[in-house]
Amino acid sequence: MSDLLINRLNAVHPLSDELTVHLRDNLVTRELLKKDYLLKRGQVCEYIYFVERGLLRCFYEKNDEQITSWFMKEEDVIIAVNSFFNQSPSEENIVALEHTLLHGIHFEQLQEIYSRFIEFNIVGRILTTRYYILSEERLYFMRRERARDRYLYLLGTQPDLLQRVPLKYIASYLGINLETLSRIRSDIKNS
Amino acid sequence: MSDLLINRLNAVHPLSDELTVHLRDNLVTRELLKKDYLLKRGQVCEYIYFVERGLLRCFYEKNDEQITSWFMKEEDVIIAVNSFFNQSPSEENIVALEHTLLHGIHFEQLQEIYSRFIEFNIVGRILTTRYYILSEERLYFMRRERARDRYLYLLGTQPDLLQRVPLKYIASYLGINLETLSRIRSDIKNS
DNA sequence: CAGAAAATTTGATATTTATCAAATATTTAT
DNA sequence: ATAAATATTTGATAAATATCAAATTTTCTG
Repeated sequence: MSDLLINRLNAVHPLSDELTVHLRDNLVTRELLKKDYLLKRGQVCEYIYFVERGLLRCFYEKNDEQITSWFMKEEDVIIAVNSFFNQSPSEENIVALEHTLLHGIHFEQLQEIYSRFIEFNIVGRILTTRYYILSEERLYFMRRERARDRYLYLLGTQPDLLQRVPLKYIASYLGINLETLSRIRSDIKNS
Repeated sequence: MSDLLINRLNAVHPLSDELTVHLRDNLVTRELLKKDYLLKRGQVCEYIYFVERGLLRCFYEKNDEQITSWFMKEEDVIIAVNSFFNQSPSEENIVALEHTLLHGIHFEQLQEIYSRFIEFNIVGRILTTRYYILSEERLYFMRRERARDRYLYLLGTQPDLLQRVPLKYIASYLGINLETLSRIRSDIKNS
């Protein structure tokens, strides 16, 4: 059932049989319908999830508007970064944009695994590094590029998102206005 | 000599004596004068450094201008993220803004340490997590806030940088124009 | 210290992007 | 299939920020 996750972890660094069994025993599975919330602002992000299938959106609220900080889809690991690692109330909300299937593990369980199966720290380190690199890369594009180029970058790296996500969320993810994004798109079409 | 670094690592997770000795044996020390380069675009970032004292700037080039991506000072760990982790040519340059003293370890050595001293993966995981959180936090402010608020955030979180770094680098770090930053500062003064 | 270089500020103007308002198109639910 | 809700586009205008030019201040170097 959680084979995909176990496979992916194994590909990072081989897991012992004991650890594999332990993981399976401690995973919880959650299913979300479109518009269901996985996490609401103010709650502590207690679980780290792996997306087996589906798509979620992470967003903050600023005044009245929602600012999308992340999309998470199949094979992504998802957390509200600050809230999970510090076990503090989240500024972020996480909501399903599609019918979604998740496998998760509780923060405390994860800490226990890290101390009981030292080698799992290898996996943790490598996965964290990967997400760190991605975060830096996005930071780079946010700083370096104009709205149009940020859009083109997303189009180049995650074209499927543009099919699956309403433009208003794409716009706030890119840090631009819905109308501006719409104009950028029509500009690109006519060129 | 590298006591500060060893202390800081110990505070993350206690190091065995054997590992401590091994680390000391494999650390290299580098001293940079102001304007000396630690890394130039195209080179592979082969070392991960700890800043014992001093200040460095990490920047990209875009057309003719330099875009500052990061400042690193005392007690920071520094790398060109993508280049180091993937051992690929760097897009980034790293240059000293002040007289700087560094302790570093080679990528291969670090990998060897990770495999020989499994528990060091705990340290690696935790430190990577910390930098990941910081990266996400900066991303959040880059997306969420206007130029003025990004400046105020920096002023709030790293006031010393504003004393130590020329405004043009601060401006490009914040993703705004030097002149605009100057105006923001004078606005703030008169309010 | 003097001159040169670098850093910062200021002004005029252009460009980019946001905001407000509304029309049109698409999707969803009954 | 139809009405309602949601998403997208378009237009007019405003606000934020960038660009170009130059003056002023500060820092560095011989």
